[in-house]
Amino acid sequence: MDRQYDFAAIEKKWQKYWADKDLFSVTEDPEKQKYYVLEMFPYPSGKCHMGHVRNYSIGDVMARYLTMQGYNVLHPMGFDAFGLPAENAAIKHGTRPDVWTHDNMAEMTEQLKQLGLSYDWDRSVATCTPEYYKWMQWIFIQFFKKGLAYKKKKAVNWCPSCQTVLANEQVVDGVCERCKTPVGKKELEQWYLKITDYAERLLDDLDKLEGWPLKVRTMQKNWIGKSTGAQVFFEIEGFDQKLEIFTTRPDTLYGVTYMVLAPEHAFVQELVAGTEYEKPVAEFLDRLQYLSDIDRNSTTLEKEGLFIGRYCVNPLTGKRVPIYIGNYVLTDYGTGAIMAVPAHDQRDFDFAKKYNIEIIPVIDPGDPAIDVNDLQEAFLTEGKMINSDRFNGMNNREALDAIVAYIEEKGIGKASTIFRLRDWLISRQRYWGTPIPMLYCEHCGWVPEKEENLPVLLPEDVEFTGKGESPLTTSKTFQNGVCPVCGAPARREIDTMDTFLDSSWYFLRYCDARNDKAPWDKEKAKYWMSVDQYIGGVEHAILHLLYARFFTMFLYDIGMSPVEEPFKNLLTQGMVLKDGSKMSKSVGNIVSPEEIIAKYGADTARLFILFTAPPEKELEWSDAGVEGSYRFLNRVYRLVYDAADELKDAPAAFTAQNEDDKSLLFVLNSSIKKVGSDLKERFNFNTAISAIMVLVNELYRYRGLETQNKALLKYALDCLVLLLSPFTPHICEEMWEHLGHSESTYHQPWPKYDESALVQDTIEIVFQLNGKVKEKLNVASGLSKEAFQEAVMAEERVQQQLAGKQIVKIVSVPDRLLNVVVKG
RNA sequence: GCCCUGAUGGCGGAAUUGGUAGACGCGCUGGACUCAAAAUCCAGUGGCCUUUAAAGCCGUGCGGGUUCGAUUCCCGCUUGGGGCACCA
Repeated sequence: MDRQYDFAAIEKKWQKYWADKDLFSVTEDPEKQKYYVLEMFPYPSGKCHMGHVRNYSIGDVMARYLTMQGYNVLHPMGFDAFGLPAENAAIKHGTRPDVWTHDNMAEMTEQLKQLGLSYDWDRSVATCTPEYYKWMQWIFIQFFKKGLAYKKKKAVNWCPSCQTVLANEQVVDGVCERCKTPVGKKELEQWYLKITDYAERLLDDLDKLEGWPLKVRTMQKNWIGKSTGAQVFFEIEGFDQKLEIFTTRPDTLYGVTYMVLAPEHAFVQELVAGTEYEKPVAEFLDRLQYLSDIDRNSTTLEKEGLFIGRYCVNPLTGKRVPIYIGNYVLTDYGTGAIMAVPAHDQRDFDFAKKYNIEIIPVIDPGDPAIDVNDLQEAFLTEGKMINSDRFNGMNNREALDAIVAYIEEKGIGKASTIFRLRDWLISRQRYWGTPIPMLYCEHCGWVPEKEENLPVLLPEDVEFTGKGESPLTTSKTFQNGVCPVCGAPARREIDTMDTFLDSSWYFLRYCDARNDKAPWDKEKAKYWMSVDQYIGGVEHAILHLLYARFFTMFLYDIGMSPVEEPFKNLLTQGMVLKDGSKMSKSVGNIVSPEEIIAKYGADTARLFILFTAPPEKELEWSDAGVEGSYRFLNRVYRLVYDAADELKDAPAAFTAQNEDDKSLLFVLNSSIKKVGSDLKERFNFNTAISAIMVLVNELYRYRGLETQNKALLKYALDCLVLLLSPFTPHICEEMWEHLGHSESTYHQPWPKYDESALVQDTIEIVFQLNGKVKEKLNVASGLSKEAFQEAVMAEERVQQQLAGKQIVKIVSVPDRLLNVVVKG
C-alpha cells in the first residue's frame, strides 16, 4: 500500500480478487434469510450513463449492506436486449442486430464490472437469447391456453411513411417518433393480451403495496381508471337493437334530453341508411378523418354534433329523445355512446345550448342564487332530487343507488364498472423481438407451436428495409410451418412481441437462470421471490411495473409463481441533471461515467452520486462536488495509512481511559447506529455518508491529541472501513487489508453499536423564555422532569434571566429543554 | 380541470414521534506549512444592527390558526415538478 491513493490500481486489484474468489455468487440456503435486491436491467445501448450508475450504486449499497447483516442476498443483472435500436442500426448500417446487441452487452458488462457492483454474473440473462425467449414463448402459449391471448382486428397507430404499426409509446405528440410524420389509423389484425381481466385485481392490490411510493400507486390507479355507475339500455324507435350506454350518474337518468353516439359507433350507418341524414353524416365523418389524433382528442376542440333523424325512448319516463353523433364521444371508451344530461354535465350543457336542446334539471341545488329553470352552467354537486317521479325529495347520492336498484328490477339496466385500461396490443411488425409462437392453419385456425418445438427461432435470412410488413416475411423459410394439430401446412405468425413482455418476468428467471427444462424451478422461485427491493427510474411507473404485476399474477394463477405481487418494496430514483436539465446528447450536457472513473475512480463516482442527493430526488451534477468526494476518500485513506503501522501490535480489547476516548466512542457508536438506520429504514444514503464524515472528522481530532489509545483507535478505524465499504468497496478492501485483515470486507459482520457508549454524563440543553432560546447549558443527563427542572433553575444564568419576571408556567423536557413562560 | 409532489443560507442538502433550524458537503474568508504555488491541516461562514465584542431583532414560499413551543399539525393562497385528461 502506497501513501498515494492510487485508485486505478486498487480498483483493478480488488475487482480481480472478487472475480477470482467468485465472491458474489449465491445459492439457496434454507438456513439463512434471503433478500432479493433488483435493479431494473438496462437496454444494451452500448454505454452506461449516469442514470445507470446511480441506479446500480443504490442497489449495490443495499446488497452489500444486507450481506454484511447476514442475509443471503440475491443481486442479479442482465440485459433487456430486444428492441428497436438494434434494428435501426441494421437498417442504417447493415449490421446484424444480434452482433450489434452482443457487442454492446459485452461493453456494458465491462463498464458495470468497473463500477465494482456485486452482481452474481452466473445468473445473468439476455432476453434476446433463444435460452430466454424460449420461455417467453412458453409463457405466451400459457396465456393463449387460458384464453388470455387473442387476435383481433382493430384500428391501430399507423405511420404512412415508415409503413408500419407504431406502439402508443412510439407516437409522440401525434407524430411518429422516428420520421415525425403524423400518425394515422389502420385496421389490422393483431395479438392482444387480456390485461383487462386483471384490472380489478391490479387495482385492488395497489393498496397492499405499502412499500411502493404513493406517487407510483396513484399513477397506476389513474391508468387503470375505474369508474363505477350503471349500464342502461335505451330503445331506439323503429330499430330492433337497444342502445347500451354507461353512466356514472344514474341519479340523473330523469334529466336525459338527448343521446350522443361516437361517429364510428356500429349503429350509425344502419340508422341513417337510405334517409336524408345519410349524406350529412358521411360528410361529418369525413371531416373527422382529417383530424389528427391529438386534435381529435384535444379538450379544446369545439364540440360538434349532428342530429341523425332518429329517437330513443327514456326507459324511465317514456320520453322521446333525439339521437346525435358527436365529436366528443369516444369510440373505445365505455360503449361508445352516452346519455346526455345537460343540466348536470358541463359538456352536455354546452352542447345543448349550442343545438337548442331542452334542459331538464333533476337535482335542486337548494341555493336561492341559482334559478333551477334557467341554469347558467351545469350543476354538478349534491342536492335534492326533482322532476324524478318517485325519487323526488331524496338526496341525489341516495337516489343514485335507489335508481340503480330500480332499473335492475325493471330489467332495463344494471350496476356496472368500466376501466380506462385497454387490452395490451403486443404485436410488433419488427424483427428484433421474440417470435410469437403461433401458426395459422386453414383447418384449425390459430394454434400454438408444440411446446417441445420451442423456441421458434428468429431466422437469419432477413432483409432490413424499414418499410412494409414485418421483416420476417422476407425470410424464405420462416413462414412455412406445420400445423401442430392436424399436420397440414400452416403459416407462421410473422410479427414479434412487444419487448415489454420480455421484461415482465425476468426477475423470476434470475431465480434459476440456467434452467433448460423449465422457465425456472418452482422451489427456487419460492425461496427467492418476491423481490424485496426493486430500484429503477420513475419513467417505468406505469407500463413496465403494471405489466410485470400482470404477468406475476397470471403466473401465480397457473401455479408458476409463488407470489401474486412481484415487488415488495419499490424505490424510484430521481434523474441525474446537469445545469438544470436531463443529461442528453442534444443538450450537450453529458458527463460520461467512463470519464469520471478514469479521472477519480469508481469509488469516488459512487460516493458522489450517493452523497449529493437522497435517491428519489433529482441529482444536479457538480464537478466541485465530485472533487469533494474524491478529497474525502483521500482523507480517509491517509488517516488509515498513517495510523495503520503504529497499530500493528495494538491489543484487541480496549477501555476508555479519558474524556477524549469517551468522546471518540460516543461519535463512533452514534455513527454506527445512524448509518445502519439510514440504510435499512430510510434509504438515506446521503445522511449515512455524512455520519461517516463526522466520524472521520472526530478521528482527525483524536489523532491530533498527545496521547492516544491504540487499541481504541484500531477498533474505530476497523469500524470506519466497514461502515464505508458498501459505498466505496474497493478503497475499503485496500484499507482493510492494510489494517491487517486477510478476509474481504464483503462477508464481515456489520459493526454493532454499544448503547452504553451513547449515554453521556452531561448533555447540552436549552433554556427558553416564552419559547425563545436564551441560554445553552450543560446539565446531567437522564434526570426526571422534576430533577431536570430543578437543576436548570438552579443555574445562575437562568436566575439572571428570570430576575423580576413573574413565572406563569414551566415546561420541562429532560435532556432537551426547559421552557419558562413569564409575564412582564 | 382532476390527482400526486415539492418550496429551508451563495449552492446540494440535514433536522426520524411538534422541542436548540441550517448536520454533512460544496463555495467563500482567514491562518499554519512553503522561496512561492498546489496539496494538506486548523479556524470562521443565515441575515440585520454594531468599529469590534456582548446583547438584541429577523429568518424554513405567502396569509391566518392551534400550541408553552411549529420547517413539522390545521385552514386559505402563491409557485416549481410530475401524472391523467372531451373517460360519459
